[in-house]
Amino acid sequence: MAAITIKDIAKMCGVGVTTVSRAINNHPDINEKTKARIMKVIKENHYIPNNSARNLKRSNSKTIAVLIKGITNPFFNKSIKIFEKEIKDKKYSFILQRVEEKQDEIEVAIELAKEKRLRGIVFLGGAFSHSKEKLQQLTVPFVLSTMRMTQEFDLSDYSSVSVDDFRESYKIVDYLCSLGHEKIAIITAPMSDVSIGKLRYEGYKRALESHGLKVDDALVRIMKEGIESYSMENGYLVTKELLEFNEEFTAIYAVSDSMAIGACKAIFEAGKRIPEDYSVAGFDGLDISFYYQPSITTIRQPVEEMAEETIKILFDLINEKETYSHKIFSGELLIRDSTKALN
Amino acid sequence: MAAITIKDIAKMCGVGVTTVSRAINNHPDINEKTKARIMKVIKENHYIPNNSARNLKRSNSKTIAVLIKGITNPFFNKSIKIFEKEIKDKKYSFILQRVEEKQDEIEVAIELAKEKRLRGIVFLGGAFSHSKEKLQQLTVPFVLSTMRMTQEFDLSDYSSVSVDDFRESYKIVDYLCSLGHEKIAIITAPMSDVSIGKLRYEGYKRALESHGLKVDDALVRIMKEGIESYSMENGYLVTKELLEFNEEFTAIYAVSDSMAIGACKAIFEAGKRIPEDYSVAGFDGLDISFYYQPSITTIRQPVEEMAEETIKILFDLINEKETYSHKIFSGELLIRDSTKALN
DNA sequence: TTGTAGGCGTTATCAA
DNA sequence: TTGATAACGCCTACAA
Repeated sequence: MAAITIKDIAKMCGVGVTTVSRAINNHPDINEKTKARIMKVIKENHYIPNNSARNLKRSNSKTIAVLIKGITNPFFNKSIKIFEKEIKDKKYSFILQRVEEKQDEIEVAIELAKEKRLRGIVFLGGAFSHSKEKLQQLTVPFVLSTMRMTQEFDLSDYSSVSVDDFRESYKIVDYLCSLGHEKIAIITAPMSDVSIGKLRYEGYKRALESHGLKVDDALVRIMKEGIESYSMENGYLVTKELLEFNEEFTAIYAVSDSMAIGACKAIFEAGKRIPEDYSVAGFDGLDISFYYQPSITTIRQPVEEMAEETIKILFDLINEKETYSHKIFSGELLIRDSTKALN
Repeated sequence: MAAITIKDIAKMCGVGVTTVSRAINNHPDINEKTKARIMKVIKENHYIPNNSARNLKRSNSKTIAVLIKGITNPFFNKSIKIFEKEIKDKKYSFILQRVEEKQDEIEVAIELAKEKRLRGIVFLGGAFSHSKEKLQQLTVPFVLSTMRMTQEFDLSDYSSVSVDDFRESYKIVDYLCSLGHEKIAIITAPMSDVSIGKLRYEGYKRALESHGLKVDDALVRIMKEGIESYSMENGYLVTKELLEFNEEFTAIYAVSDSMAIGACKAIFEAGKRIPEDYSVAGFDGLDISFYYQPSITTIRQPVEEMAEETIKILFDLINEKETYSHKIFSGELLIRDSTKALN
């Protein structure tokens, strides 16, 4: 196909490549007429500049990448839209880069930063247990959105926007307790999970304790490996098992809305009602938690505000107004139809 | 930061750049020992090759891109996973590229093909009304997944994998009719939509006609602009309006499962029951249509098989075993709890 | 098995 | 306002 290059265009127009380059990139020092002529030829010949060459040469690029682990997670949908809007508003361009489950997001980030000459990075999702050393390789400003690093990192090592998963989890379990529930099952992440799964579980534990209740190991259910984590299917299978074991409980708390919905399905299939027989609570505040029947009691994370704040912090970093910043948002307990007081 | 380059590594190792390049790219003609030594230095210095430079120089790359319009559409989730798996199995690398709503996917494809030296492209989602001329610019093999081109294109111009939206839509509406429903509302795309929205509407029309029923314009509801198309929210708002208008109907068919769920919510909020008061049917076969209460009667598109076939065709194209190919899959009518016979 | 040198397509520098 | 020309970082003939 012999792709057409800037040289070809220059030749066709009888000008130098520099002039063509100027036309393409809206440089000031160029005669409007020659520019128009060049643009016309470019259009006619469907010339498209080669991005690799551009990135190679360019030092600055005004682009920001959002790295996202688990792109199919509906929780990220709204965030993505806001990131895009906010970044475009600032006249930067926006790249959405998927990170595979097993991939190391920092490595991907470093590589992409080089390739695309990034100005900033947002990390969305993922566990984020990395070596300090590797993190130092990443010389581009970045913000963790809806998560934080593990303990070993100093707060001054990074920036983040998140909710306090421990506290919010405590909040909703506390609410269940206040309804009179004493046997509250939980569907949570494996104990090896050091991030949100662990924090939400700790919140559950503490809430029970503060109501003088003991954690019953038989009611602590771990999501299945090999099945998408935090998914409806996972919640469904775990709850089904729980019901089959005939453990006694009156409420079930799933650490994600998706799992809560799976739990509901399992309960319905067992011929039981919600909330009459079992109360069900979730976490996240997905749209579907409202549309589901019954609507699901949950903790809503203020995704929109969080996404906006993420970008705000990122640009403060870029413009060197700050060196790091951590913002913690409050979740909102949405009391809906899937929970009721124990009579 | 003065990023480290292949030359630096070469110097540090006391070898030429060629040797380093060979080490990186697993070339055969290199002494194992020197290779090990080089790799060690690379590790220690955290050297990462610059992708832009690589892409610029390379002519072949063994990478395939999946372009997706509406990345937040849950319908695509499974397809993406399968694309990734199949492509990796063939030792190609996989790029997922989001296309913005207003962007022209062909243009994005052409540009990306240049930048990344793509071997093949999959288009997922989007409307696909383009000029022939532009399409010819795209010299890389491509397949449309879950959609087809508009009439003006010859079948020999492209390849595709899809269901027959008209026929499947007919199937489910025919089923509703066979249950005795005569007043069946539909929530569909604006008539300006020339792709699946139109086809599914045509199927609805034909099914009614074949049962001797007339299309009642008052029951043909168009999804709202400005709100995400085919979404739960859209189905919810449209149905709410429909109910407020007090139009008489006994069943409602939404051309996507998400809209069907929104419709259910509106019906429940109006204090009505499903399927006793209204039957509800969807389209797509999303997971949530199973988990919803009641489970939603729908047409399941065989996403997995379709995704596999997409890749199969794409590789046949790449290996020049074919010049074009169109595969049409049959949908499956899933009869569930959201529909019942009219007594 | 290794190294030298040229070129991929673009942008930036500098002189005209 | 323009145009040669030198990078950008890498790969690959070709030569050694």
